[in-house]
Amino acid sequence: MTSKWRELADRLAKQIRNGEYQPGQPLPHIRTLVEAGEGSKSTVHMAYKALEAEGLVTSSRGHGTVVRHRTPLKRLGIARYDKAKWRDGDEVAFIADRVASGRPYHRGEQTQTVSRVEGSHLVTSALGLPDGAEVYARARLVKEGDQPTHTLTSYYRPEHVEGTRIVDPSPGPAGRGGGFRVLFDAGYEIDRMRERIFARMPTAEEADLLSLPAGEPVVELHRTTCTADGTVVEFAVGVHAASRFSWEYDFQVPDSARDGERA
Amino acid sequence: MTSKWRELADRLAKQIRNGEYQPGQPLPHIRTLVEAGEGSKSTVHMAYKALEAEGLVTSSRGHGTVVRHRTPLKRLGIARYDKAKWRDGDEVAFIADRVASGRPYHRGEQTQTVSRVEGSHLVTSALGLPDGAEVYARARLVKEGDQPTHTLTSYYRPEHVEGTRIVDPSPGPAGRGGGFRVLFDAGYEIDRMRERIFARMPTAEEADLLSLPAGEPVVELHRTTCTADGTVVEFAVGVHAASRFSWEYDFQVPDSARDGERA
DNA sequence: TAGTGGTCTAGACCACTTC
DNA sequence: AAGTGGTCTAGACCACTAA
Repeated sequence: MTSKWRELADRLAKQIRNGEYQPGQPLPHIRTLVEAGEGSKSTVHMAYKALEAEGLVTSSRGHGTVVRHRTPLKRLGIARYDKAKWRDGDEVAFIADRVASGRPYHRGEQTQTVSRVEGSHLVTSALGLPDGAEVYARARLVKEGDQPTHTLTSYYRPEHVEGTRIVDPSPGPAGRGGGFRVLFDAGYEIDRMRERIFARMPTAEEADLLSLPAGEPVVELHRTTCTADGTVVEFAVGVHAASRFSWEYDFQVPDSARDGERA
Repeated sequence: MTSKWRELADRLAKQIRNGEYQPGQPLPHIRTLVEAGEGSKSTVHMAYKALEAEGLVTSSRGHGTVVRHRTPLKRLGIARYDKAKWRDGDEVAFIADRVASGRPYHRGEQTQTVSRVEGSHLVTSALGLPDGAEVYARARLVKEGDQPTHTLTSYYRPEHVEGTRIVDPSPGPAGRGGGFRVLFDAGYEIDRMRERIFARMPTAEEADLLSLPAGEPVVELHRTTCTADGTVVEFAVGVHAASRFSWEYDFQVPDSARDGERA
């Protein structure tokens, strides 16, 4: 026997997926369904909480419960790191990205704070430093319009960035060309990257910071960037609202019998 | 003013993150906290549901509520597709993966059903077929021990696989060497792949099939595989329990000014 | 002010597990 | 049988939004 609220939730979920309730459209009010005999207020409420946790609707006091819009996922490919963008032009990677997707750029869509902190184990080991070493942390909160979409925090070895614009970033987001340009000007041209990604539920703080609706996971991205000689010059951690992004990677099928020991 | 159950949940979450409640250890019983004055049974229950939705604990009737184990994420890199594994040896990709990570392989850890179906738009467009065309679908449910970890469904153009072992798979998972080997033997050597990944909450059916605890997201993987001449020979969709996997990609920073038009 | 969802209570009862 | 979490009710009250 499946519970009363689960049955109601499944029925409504089916109707949402069918298109009987369109995105943006309100679901029946809780009290309406109570009068319709779907159960007590708490029971119907439980069904609505479940739909919220499944990412199908959002409820808000005073308003009601509406079907969530499914914004198309923004595709993130490695082309967003194109050297031509930040080396030859003035663009910052994320702005170039914005331009490419036809969305407007507004000042204030990215906040940034730079600080010198003791690195966590994750950070120091990625940068090849001993535990407890100090690093520079450049933390950004990126928004689209007034909706936050993700955080991105870059960590640098102090000797790589001391005296550069990264440490004292007056003119906007890390200045002309962004962080990779600054490293480039300091003699560190980035050459290879490794991205590691996984998903989880947000902490309560992250849900607050990114104003995530209940039932929205986050994708955590760990990016390690190094120069041609293998020096790691940046390690970055991103926390992305899962409903906004997808990641795309193209690669050759490896063949260790032919490539030798490359993997 | 933050609600009573939220305060309780936050307090418990903090204690879990602190390590005051270790993985596998039980939280206080609901009725205990009721007697301790944390509120009514429903109130405490709400706090526990929240912790469950945040992926921190699992509750079960008859037992109690215990802190979830955080199994280390299995790292999936492109080396798992190494041609040497399936072309020269007898291994199936996922088994080789298992061996590499030191986990035992048992028969029955993968179920498989093959059928000829009308492809969804996603599938047909990936395979370069007209809408509504028929394709072969090879659906696997992969387990580790008795816990399902992910589903993976491969779609093929009928003319590529008709008459091969894929269509009539008697000896285990697609036979010696797996699907790529069968394609190889049929004259289609895979050469390039594109993977696209994103996260979302599972549907109720997926949560059931993968026996996901409440508050566990899934990662959906779309894999397009083609031969050297660009023919798409496989399109696969995977649904992975998010707490079990991470994906890793290495790549060269692109430079359109030097590479010409490659992205 | 009227209407929305959200919180909270007290208590009955159910489903499941362990002993 | 005893103890666990889960469901459900009826109703009071709160927080927020809109007209």
